[in-house]
Amino acid sequence: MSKDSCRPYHHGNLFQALINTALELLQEQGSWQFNLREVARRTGVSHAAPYRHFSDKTALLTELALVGFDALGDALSASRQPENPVQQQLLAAAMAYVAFADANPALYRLMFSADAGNREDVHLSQRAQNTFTVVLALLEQGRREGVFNGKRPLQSQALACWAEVHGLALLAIDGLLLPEKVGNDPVSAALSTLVEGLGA
Amino acid sequence: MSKDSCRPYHHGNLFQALINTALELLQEQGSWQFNLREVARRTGVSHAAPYRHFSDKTALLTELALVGFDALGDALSASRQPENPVQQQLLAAAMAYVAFADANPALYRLMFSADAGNREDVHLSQRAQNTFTVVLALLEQGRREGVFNGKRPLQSQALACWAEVHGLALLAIDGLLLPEKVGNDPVSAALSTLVEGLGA
DNA sequence: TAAAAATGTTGCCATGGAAAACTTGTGCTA
DNA sequence: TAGCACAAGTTTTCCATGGCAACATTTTTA
Repeated sequence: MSKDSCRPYHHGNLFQALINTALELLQEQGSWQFNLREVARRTGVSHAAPYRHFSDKTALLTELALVGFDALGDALSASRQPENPVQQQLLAAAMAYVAFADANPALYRLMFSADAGNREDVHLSQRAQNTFTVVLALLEQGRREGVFNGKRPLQSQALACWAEVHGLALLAIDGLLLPEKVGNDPVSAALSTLVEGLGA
Repeated sequence: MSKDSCRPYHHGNLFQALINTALELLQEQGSWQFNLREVARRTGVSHAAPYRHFSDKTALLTELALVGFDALGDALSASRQPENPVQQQLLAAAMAYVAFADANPALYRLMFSADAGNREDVHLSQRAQNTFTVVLALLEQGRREGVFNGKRPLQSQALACWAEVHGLALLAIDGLLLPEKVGNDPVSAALSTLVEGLGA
């Protein structure tokens, strides 16, 4: 380790540092139009340094998206309340999902964006599929308890839920949930409508 | 008008021609990462000509998005079948909606994308709001006929529908509706779940 | 029918992504 | 423990692309 007054030649953890800076920029600017040079500058390295860790900008964005899926997974886990009735659990998970998107709009958009390189890689990755798994589990539990019906295949119902929260999240991010159009608590109201369709 | 063997100096309808070319590129490349110079080249004009009609690239993208909303509106209108029961009409509209997105993935994504300049301008424009109106009208009709319940405010139910189709459309586009995960006709199955929640 | 407005063209610049060549630490091995 | 190989920075360079400016050609209108 050299004198700590001056930055060492080797950063030590540039990979992670770049990701953090990029996340900041993503949040600040509300989009991933920022340039790599700015990421480098803020991180305190030369504009070519990032290329030692990411083959190109897309690779960085892809990594951000994956980080986003991890964070979303964490948020969902954190919202679990196993002691509550299933409907309530489902609703809580959905609200947490939308809240995550609302708190990290650019990141959420990036996670499902075409620009993040090969979408399929991102989505199909295990890290991304977890969300769907959570819904499936809750629906199964609800069926076992006789609270949810079996009118449709489990997968279809899970998809209905996923699509609903995904749609709500995006509409919310895009500022399309105007109170005068959709009321004051549009998300929970819309979700309730769906959950009623699941009721036994 | 000069000799028709060679292109006239003035294009005649460059505005529209540029939009058409851009729509082609959008479809071909599956994204709006194409550059303006390519649009110009394909349209047969110089690389600066587009700036006479669009202040910048964003302006062109915004216009494309609006064209997209128009086309979506047309698709929905074309799917109307007033003679059928309301539930069926709602389902048909929803299927048409998702089908549109599926047939024009890049365009649909662009319509709701952050990159298309000021999203608010796009979404709040009359051309974009029509979609929501269609849903509202169907729900109202259903209520009048006593087929749909009034458990939730009309707007909330409309939102639930919109979010559902929007979510399904995007998941479909992103290739996330894998048959082995969500069955063979995931869209109609998911929609049915929702519509059951609306039933009186 | 000339001047003005519209619309295209060529040429230029600045930004930003990406590659190449070079430098500096780090850590292993003889 | 010298020395070498490799990892991780830096500088330099190139070039694609967005966008402006200055010029050219139609078209329109007073």
